[in-house]
Amino acid sequence: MLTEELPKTYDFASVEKRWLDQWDDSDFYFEKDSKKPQYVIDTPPPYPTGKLHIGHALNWVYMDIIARYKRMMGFNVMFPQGWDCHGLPTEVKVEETHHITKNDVSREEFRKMCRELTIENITRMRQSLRTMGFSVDWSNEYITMEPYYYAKTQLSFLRMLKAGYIYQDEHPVNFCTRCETAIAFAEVSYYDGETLLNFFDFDGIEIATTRPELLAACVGVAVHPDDERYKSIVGKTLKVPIFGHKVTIIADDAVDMAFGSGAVMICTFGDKTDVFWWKKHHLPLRKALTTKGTMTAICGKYEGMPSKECRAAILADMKELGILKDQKKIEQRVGGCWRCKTPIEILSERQWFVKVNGGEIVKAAREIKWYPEHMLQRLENWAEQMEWDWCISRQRLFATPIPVWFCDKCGELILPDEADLPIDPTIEKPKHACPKCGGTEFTGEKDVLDTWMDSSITDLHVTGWDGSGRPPYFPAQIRPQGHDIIRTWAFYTILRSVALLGEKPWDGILINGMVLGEDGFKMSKSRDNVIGPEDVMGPYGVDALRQWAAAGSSTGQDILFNWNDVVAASRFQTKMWNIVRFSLMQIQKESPVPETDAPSTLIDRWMLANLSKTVAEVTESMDAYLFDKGLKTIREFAWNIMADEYLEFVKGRLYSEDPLRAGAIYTLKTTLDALCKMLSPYIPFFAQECYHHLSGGKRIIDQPWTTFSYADEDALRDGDLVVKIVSLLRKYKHDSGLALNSPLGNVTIYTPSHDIDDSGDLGRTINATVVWKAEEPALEKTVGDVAFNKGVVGKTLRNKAGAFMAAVNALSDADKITPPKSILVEGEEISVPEGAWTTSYIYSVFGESVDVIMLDDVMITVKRT
RNA sequence: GGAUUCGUGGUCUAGUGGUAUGACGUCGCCUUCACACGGCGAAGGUCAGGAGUUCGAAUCUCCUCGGAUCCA
Repeated sequence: MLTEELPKTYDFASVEKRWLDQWDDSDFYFEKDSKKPQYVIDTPPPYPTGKLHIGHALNWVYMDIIARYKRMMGFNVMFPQGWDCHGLPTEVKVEETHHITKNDVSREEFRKMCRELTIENITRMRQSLRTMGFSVDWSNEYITMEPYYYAKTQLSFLRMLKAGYIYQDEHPVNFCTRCETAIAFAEVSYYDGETLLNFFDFDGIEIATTRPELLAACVGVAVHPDDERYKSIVGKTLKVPIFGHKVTIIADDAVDMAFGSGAVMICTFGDKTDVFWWKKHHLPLRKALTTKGTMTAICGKYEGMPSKECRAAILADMKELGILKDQKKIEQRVGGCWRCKTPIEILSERQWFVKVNGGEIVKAAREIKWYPEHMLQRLENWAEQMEWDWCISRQRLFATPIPVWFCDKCGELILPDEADLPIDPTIEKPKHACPKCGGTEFTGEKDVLDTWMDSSITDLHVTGWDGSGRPPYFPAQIRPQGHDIIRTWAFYTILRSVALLGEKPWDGILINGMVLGEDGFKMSKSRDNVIGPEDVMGPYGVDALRQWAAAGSSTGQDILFNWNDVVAASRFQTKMWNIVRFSLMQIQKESPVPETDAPSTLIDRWMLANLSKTVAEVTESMDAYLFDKGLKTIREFAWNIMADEYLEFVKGRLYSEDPLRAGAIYTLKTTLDALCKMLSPYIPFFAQECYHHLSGGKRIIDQPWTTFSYADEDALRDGDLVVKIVSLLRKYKHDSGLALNSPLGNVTIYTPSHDIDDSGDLGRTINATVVWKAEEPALEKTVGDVAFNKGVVGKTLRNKAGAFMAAVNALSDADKITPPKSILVEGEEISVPEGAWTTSYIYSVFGESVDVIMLDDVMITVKRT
């Protein structure tokens, strides 16, 4: 115990800074050869944008609460920090800041620029995580763009390739024919344009199209199944004008009957819908465009023409044939290359795929414990409706290279030795000649891997996977993540863990909700509803932000950002601070602090029994990751039970020289000790500050979780009664226009069922002379209402419950007081279940000038002076 | 269009079969002795709407309406 008095107000800024400086990274290291049980967290590696948003804060608060709690519970905790580096936004940012396009510099140069930007961003975000005091294990930090990590990505690729999980195939991609590169959806920018909708005769059916140049690529005609105009011809074959190949009419309810003629031609590929129909109806592939945007050989006489020229030529030919019926100007949104505005084409290109075996993934997912449970359903639904495999190749630069070559002579796929990883096949060459044809010239794969290929092995990385069998710490204990990426990150991680190790990746998965703005919508710049962690931490501190995250909503629910909750959190800290301050002042007067574990006064016993219940409930909540429930239980206990009730009860004793003062001191000290420990995972700075003063300078992070346990049913029951009586007397004073602390005169409390001794606490609290009498008051007593215990009555009597209750109400007063063994209900003799009802009494007073307050069978009389 | 989820006093929120939780706000009273970022008291909800199951539904089932998120 430190003897200086606590400052009057809690200054979060100085406290948070002080303890941050005194915690060392090594305090949170995972111990490699520890005998403690392990608790490994498969942390989400954020994308290094340079800035932490409030969703990160929520996610990390959950993890930090778990990490701190598990350490106190004696686990060897690994709370690593990863960074998921590869991705398009970094490439775009580099192009912007250096005023280049990625083709202006060499592949190596460009990758280097991306690395540099990423390192800068990581440095900034790392600092934010440190400021927020997360107990991250920095000795287990990982960065996916570093060779030690992406070597593992490449190794996992090779292993899955060899195991038959990975294959190459053609697949439609967005393509810029000017830049001659595939681009991602994120790289497509949309703008409004105007184009001609051409109506022409397609073997007797009128078709409207904006892309007549793709006629050679036509693979079908689609109509709506409910369209009366076409119902009869679904399934028939049509001959494509000019080109002459045959296509089938299919029905699909995605067709817009009101657009054009209601019949649409499907080409490979005019737009995204074409790709959708092509896949859904298993249509053939006809490529009409080359990667340079000119027509292919299937276009016959149009071969070699740029598409624009071809469009004009085909329209002219249609006119000549007399099949072009009409042309209408329409507005459309055109997708273009974000860089050069060239309209994007959808081309089918060779891609790499991972086979998706939904059943295998669902089986593993079901062996994982999901918090909350219903989130498993999202993964199940996704896996079951999975129609195609996972495309893992990207035509970009800043990503993990696909580690293969092709033999120039025979086309054989050449793999590197695992020992040589990581490699960049565009720079390095195979060590051996082609095993098939002996060729010595090779071309490296230019495609790189989808970033999910990096991040779907975070679990393998942190558990120590290096390809040589089962990793030492596998499986991890928990995967914390948002529900928005169940279909990606969780799904892919399970897929990869099953493919590479044949087992589930983690024991449990904890899903957090999305943070929404105060208006209930997802935070976005355009809605102007964005709140950053720093906006909260500045005025209210880290601990208040943490309380908001922990208690803003129940685990897994989306959480609205809400200033009210932050303010409430901050007020709780103020209240808690004053509780500690007051208690310490009292404890300091008592020297030495009594060493007893047998409190004697009723209210002390009541307090400790409540503390014991609180500890049990909070521990249970922590184990089930119900952070909101745990924190609310603590707050409720500290504010209501401890401050409003217990402290008010013992103030009188504390200010006196009463020898029973020692019991209150012991109770206060015990309670504060447990409260600090329970609060420390939630608000570590605040808890540390309090514990520092309480313990004489110890660190809360070195303490085990509280195991305080004290059962005392009698004290709980009688203490609750005393609390209720105080409440009634306060109301009585209020209703009588008396101040709360004004003297009340003589109060007599009749408790017929048993004797209560409150050691004078009640009298001191309400400023009255209190006499307890374990007897019936000498007043007239009549039977009042019957209160049924519906849980008992309903369960036992089922559909006779209603009639039973009516029969009981009709009983004589004597029977209501002492229930008979059985009663007659609708002509049937029914035995009365134990505890079916309780009877209340009405007392009437004659002659005496006292006020009477009733509480069940307890009567309080007040004789004012 | 599909999937998931939610709809609880003015606002936000807990509650998954037994008389509706808490916070903020509102109204009234109360300041020597931890805290006015406080205490005490009060008002305010037919738990979106409808139907069903049940002795009993905010809670389970179905439908309708509305919002959100993810996917197409």
